[in-house]
Amino acid sequence: MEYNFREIERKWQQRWTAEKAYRVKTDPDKPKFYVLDMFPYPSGAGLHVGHPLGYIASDIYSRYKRLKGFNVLHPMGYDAFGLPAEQYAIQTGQHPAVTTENNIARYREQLDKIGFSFDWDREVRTCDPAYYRWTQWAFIQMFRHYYDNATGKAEPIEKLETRFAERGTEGLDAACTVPMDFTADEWKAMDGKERENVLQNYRLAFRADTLVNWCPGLGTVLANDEVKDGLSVRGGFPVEQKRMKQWLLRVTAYAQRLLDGLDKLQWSESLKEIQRNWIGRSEGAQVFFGLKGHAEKLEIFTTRPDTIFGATFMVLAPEHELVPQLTTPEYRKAVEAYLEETKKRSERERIAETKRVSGQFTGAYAVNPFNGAEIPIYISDYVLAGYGTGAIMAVPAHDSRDYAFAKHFSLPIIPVVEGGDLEKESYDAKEGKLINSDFITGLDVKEAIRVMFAEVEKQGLGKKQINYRLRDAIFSRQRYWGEPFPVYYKDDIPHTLNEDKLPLELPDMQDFGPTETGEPPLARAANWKTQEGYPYELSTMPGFAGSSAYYLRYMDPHNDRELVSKEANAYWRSVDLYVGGIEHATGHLMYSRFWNKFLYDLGYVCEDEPFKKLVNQGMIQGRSNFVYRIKGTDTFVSAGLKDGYDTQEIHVDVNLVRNDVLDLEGFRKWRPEFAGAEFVLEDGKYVCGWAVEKMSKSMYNVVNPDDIVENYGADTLRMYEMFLGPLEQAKPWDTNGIDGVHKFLRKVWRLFVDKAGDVAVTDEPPTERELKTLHRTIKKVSEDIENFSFNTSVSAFMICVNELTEYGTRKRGILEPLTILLSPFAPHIAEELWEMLGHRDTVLNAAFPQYNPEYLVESTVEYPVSFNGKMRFKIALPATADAGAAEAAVLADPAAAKYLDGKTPKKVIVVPGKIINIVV
RNA sequence: GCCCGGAUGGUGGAAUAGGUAGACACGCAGGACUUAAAAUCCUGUGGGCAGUGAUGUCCGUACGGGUUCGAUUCCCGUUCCGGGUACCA
Repeated sequence: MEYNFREIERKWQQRWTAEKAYRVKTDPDKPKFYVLDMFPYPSGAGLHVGHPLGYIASDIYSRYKRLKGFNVLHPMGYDAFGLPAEQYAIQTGQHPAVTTENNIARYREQLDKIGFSFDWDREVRTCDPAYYRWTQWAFIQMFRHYYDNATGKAEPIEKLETRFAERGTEGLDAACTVPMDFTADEWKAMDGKERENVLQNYRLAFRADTLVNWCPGLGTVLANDEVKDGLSVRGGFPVEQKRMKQWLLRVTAYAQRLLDGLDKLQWSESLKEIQRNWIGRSEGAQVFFGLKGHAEKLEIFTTRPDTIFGATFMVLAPEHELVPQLTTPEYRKAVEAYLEETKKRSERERIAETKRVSGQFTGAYAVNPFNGAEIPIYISDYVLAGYGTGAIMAVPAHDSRDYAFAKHFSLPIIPVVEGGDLEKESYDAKEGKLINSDFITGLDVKEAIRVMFAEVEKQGLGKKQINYRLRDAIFSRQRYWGEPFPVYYKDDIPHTLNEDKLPLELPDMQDFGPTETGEPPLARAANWKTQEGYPYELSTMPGFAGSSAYYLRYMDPHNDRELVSKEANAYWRSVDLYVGGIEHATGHLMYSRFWNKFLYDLGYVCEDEPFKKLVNQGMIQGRSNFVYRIKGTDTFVSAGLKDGYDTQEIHVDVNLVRNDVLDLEGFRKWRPEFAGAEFVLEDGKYVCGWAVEKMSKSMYNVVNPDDIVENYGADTLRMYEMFLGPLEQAKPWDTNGIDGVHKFLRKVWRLFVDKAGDVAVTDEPPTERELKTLHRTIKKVSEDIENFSFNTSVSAFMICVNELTEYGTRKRGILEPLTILLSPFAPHIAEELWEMLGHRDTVLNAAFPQYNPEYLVESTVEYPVSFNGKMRFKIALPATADAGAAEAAVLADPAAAKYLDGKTPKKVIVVPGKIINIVV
């Protein structure tokens, strides 16, 4: 009986499905553990071998935790709404509902072959009305709440209305779009529309007329994380800044909490750093500068108030509201020309030309509040309207951008901090002593900053202020394939639907493409209005809406009264382990945390952070293969000989190549143009060249997991993906070497089955040597799983099986625990072997074996080395031995005694289980 | 530009509270079995030099320094590679 992985895997997959072996229920008697994968976007291309990497790792961990006695929630679903699904649908001319359904079916088929322990009864799909009613519900809650900085949480909007009626905005500290100031009487005098406009300024889901990322290629606006280098992340279309009225989520209200929360999370430092940078907290001072000949003041933001004596000019963003007012008649023409020029430059050009210095003097002067100096006011597009106040004091001596500007316009450069060489460049470092700075001269920079913060407030020139780079999330998309907003308009005032009207279902439209007028596709939907005839919102929600709370829905997926019941949420709480790609750092992982914190404020969830521990699996890159055609011929030359010819490098399908050796017949059949190919071989083989590239169809380097499963089995695929290297590291997929893992599983099989094909397990008691091998493996494997070091645990298995094979071990006492140990990695073969051992229950019901430290004792001193009066011994110690016990063991060891030669050691340095230094 | 990682045989990678560098696997070479091939198994495999040989010896963890009895590991500097971010004041 050979290791027939096809039959074994089919058998157990069917049995797990039939028995619903991985179904999980809340169980107060067991500790819970929630393991989550980032659910996939069901694209048309299907899964390649890179996709399951994280799923395999989380599946191993889930199975391990189950064996350790935890009640493990390990669900899976589909992120099925959004741009890529819609783009794919438009390209193929099919309805997105149809393509999505097909793609999901294909994904499911592929996933099932790999033997995951998902509880499929909990599957969610973001495009399912029963699911997205809770996305709409959350939106309504955000619409009905505002963020009160005084209480530090979201509060009902009614509370704000009551406050306005009683006191107006007096004493209000709430997150808002623009600061407002009105009295109770003024509020009472407002009509419904005016009041709503005020409330929109505070609601957590709100409409605003702001600069947005408009992508003409996709016909929609995009959030900041969906744009990179001026291009859309999806599709790579140019994106421009445009003023439009859009729905937004007031994510910035939570900026500080999103930042603080990171400290509690077990995420990689690099991921936390990305989020910290994205939030971009900067502590500085708001300072008002006087304006020569004007009553108004000019408000600026600076993180370096200590350098205020070195400010030699001011710069305003071209869009700054004071520009028209400040510009003097003689400069009006030049200023208008500059404004015209900057308007024409696209966002992309502006980014590409960041080194180019441009700007225009306005003719106006500001007055430095500390020394009365009159300094010229410029406009320039290196100052952004959207950050701080859109105006800066320029200190060319200590800011590189100001420096470049000053050099270009020959403006004075006054050093106020010692250090650096101002002939060459500015001195930006926050260290050194202040000079030329009146009362702060001689202070250290850090001290000077502190003094100036205090001084600015004392003199009433401004106050300390914290700015964030984080922007509110643009939440509407002018597309079809997304959640409809539960919003209708009455006299142009937005109203949310009553919760009992949810879900508001997406109308089934055959013509779902972009409209010619630029309106969203829903504009074409018949009867897209309430029963009373009020029109619904035409935009739909963005891709991240559906993925922001899916982890909560898995806790209680069939509840039609709540997103998640209090009981289910109190039991499962939050995700203990989240595995997924780092590309979601500034998107999904930010929005989910925001969404969760909001629901936490409202008391719907009991944890304020959704994902306790997060592991980023590295991307699997493609490994392409090449053949070398001699130019102008049909002859292909092997890689080792190609230097002797003038050749052309051609990508060849990696599935025609094994261990870099080309399947010649397969190649001839691959494409008609190669049917007559001739080959120049080396050592009778055609060796291909290779390179690491992105995995893509055009490089012919896509490896489909189905093919691997077909040829080697799911267990081999699972173990090989883990063996490939550290989980978090990016690495190329390389099928070379998969034989080694497959060979390992066959060796495991042969421990149970003899040459004649019979199960040959004995009940003989194991020897000490066999037990040592087993317990060492148990220790190594369990520690490695806890540390996510799956590649080294696979190695540990290989060493173990090599040793057992050498001993000829077929003993139940060894093989039984080994089977359990192996089951998280290779569950199918483990189940089969478990059954062979005579167990009728599944290996799942077993307990993970514990190692016994007694069997980890090494037998003798391995080697003594003597130098300079010190000796080193590797000695035999239980892993649990403390320093005292280890020292005693050394002194008692006859070999050590021999080398000590009767002398008393001065000092014994002991590392239990490891190395001992003896200083004689 | 700034921030964060990383660099170990022909290849993927082990080993870092400093202590036998190269586990495990691939590949390669040789051998066994076989009419043959595949599969399987065994042996060898960082490099140089010396030796018939067991073996000995020197050099080796990107490069240059430093600390230490001892450095892949710690410190300083340099080069290259990967990722994030970018007129954010």
